[in-house]
Amino acid sequence: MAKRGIKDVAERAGVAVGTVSRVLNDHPSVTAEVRARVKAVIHELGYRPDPFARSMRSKVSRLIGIVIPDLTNPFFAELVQCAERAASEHGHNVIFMSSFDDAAKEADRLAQLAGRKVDGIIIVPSNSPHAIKAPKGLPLITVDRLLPDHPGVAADHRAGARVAVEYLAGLGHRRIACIAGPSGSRPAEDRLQGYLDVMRPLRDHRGAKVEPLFVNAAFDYESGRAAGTFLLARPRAERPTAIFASSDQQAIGCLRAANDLGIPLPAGLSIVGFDGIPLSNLITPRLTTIVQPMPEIADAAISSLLGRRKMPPLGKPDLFQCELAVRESSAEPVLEPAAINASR
Amino acid sequence: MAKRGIKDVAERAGVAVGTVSRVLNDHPSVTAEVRARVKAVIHELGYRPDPFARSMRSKVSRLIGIVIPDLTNPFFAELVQCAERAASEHGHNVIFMSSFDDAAKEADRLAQLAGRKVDGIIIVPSNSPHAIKAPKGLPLITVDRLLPDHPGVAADHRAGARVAVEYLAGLGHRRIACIAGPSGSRPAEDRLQGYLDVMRPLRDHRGAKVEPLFVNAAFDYESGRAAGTFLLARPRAERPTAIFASSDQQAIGCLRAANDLGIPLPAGLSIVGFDGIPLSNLITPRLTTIVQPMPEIADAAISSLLGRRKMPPLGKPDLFQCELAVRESSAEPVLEPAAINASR
DNA sequence: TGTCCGTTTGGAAACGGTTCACTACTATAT
DNA sequence: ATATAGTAGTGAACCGTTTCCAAACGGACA
Repeated sequence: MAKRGIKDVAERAGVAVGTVSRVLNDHPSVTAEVRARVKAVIHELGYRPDPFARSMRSKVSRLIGIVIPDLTNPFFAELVQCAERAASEHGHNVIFMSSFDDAAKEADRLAQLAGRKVDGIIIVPSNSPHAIKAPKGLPLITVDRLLPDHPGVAADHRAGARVAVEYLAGLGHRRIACIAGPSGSRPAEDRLQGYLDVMRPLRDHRGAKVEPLFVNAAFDYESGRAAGTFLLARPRAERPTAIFASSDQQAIGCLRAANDLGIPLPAGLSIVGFDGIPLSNLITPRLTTIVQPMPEIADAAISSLLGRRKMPPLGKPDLFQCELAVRESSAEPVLEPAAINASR
Repeated sequence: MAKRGIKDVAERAGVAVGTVSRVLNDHPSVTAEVRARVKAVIHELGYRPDPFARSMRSKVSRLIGIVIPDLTNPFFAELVQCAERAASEHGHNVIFMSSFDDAAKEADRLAQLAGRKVDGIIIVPSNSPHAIKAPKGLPLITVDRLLPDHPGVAADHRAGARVAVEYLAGLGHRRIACIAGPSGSRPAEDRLQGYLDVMRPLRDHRGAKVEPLFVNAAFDYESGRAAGTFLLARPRAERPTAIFASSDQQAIGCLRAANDLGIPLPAGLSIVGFDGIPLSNLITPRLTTIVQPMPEIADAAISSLLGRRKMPPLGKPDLFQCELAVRESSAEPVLEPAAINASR
């Protein structure tokens, strides 16, 4: 039961090592009969090819590198989890690295991955403005935070935002505010555009234009709370009846703000988030949100890297449609436009 | 600028490949002069040794495997992030895998890691009762969820729980309830024991024993909310004035329950959580909690695996002390024991 | 001066696979 | 029947290191 090598298998099966190698790699020119015999021996001996020896010659590592800014962000955590699952399904393993949103660390990680000769790299770029230095010759794909000069895959943030706001408008809301993401962030800008797309043509019950109202805030919980407090701190008649937040964390913070102001949900205020992180379905009230198809996004990224799907061109990233999950944080406004009219 | 190998370096430096290898590995028997010359050439050529060729011969991969049940659990996400940082500081990279809390998947992942010839494995075992099949000869260490027949490193849950409950008792609380973790979970049992350790000798202002009160619940948010609702649904005079939750997620859920019942925090109820996840410091009120020294825990796990720290013996795991972070969710009870007495 | 010993270096084997040029054999076309 | 093409399988070279053994060298000691 010593260490078994390919030549033990070859010997036991009565074939040459080259043949065993071809069986291992599903090379076509092996008789079904021989293939079966070899496989039997492999199984019998519990033989496992040494990945290092294998990679050394073939230049294929079956390793994917993934670099994200911060794993404590639940959205990225979900991404990593999905990517690992997808890679696993394609027979690959994942080397995980965190860049801590620091450009220097990011560059270092990238260099390490290149040195490891991974088959591809998935990266959520750090927020610093610099262009990432991709080791050339190595497939690299950006996810979520798209970069102009690299292929990327992401949710269609703009369309997703439209769905959210259309839903709120369809419910009868007209004073719909938006907690936008940090300016400068591509996903944030896209979501804001989606919001504006819907708001611009919108008319109230008297046919008057409605004013878009948005405030920029970081994607996190606390910023969402602050933004929510700001938006809701106005007389009831002017106060938004619905808020579209650019992230679930913001939405949850905003929800908290509403709570603190004594605004009942969803009667007094509807809130819709974005991302679909697990927590969004655990809080009370359960958050209506736009869920990003993370498994599909991750799978597309992996498939592209492995050449099993065409790599998206530089200008046009691979976009995935989001889905609206209607839950408990949204409802029709208590005072419908008609009612408001009547009460004058 | 073609691919550079060790022999290009050797040639350019006028030495044998073996010598270059020795320089690379800091082998002592190389003259300072030769070493310097070789290093200069290495730098000049931008040479990077191929990790595969290196690993094949030396049997050292500089790779650490980490297997956790579920990355969407923020506690595990933090663990992974810390472990990656620690591994990185030791010149290692991390292969991340998720077991989805499934014993079969877990076994498969472990086998894959063994096949990859990682230098060590960090695992948070799935909750299934089975013993994990560790590839023998491969250093493996369990974290958080300790297993009897494997070395482990974790926070001292019992002592941490004691600190939390002592803190509440010191504040003057006597009706202190506990949301225990799921029975069967080692960390949960330990935390409950810590709670009981403090409660048993506790006496109220009249010198009477106080009754421990606890309810088992899963570690997640929703379970915490349910448990909180249960504990708080009793007449004010009997209602706990403080609750020690076994996880931050439970605590946050419980906080929500208190909110729904109109109990003001921290005036009407003090809540202390456990874990110190990032979210605990973002919510309102900021959660008083027991923070696990995750960086230290992760570093200990990595160091043990790499033999740079003695591996903890099977029976006695490596325990780390937690720290109490006093924040906004806890305060003295409004009616102190003396006051209650006086008002009779 | 010669011997012995320790240190530094050179050269080649080894690691465990993949790949490639080539042979042996079969089936098909001429 | 013979040339031809195609397929299965062989065996050795090769990938880029580490490691081992022996050789070269230099100093200490007799």
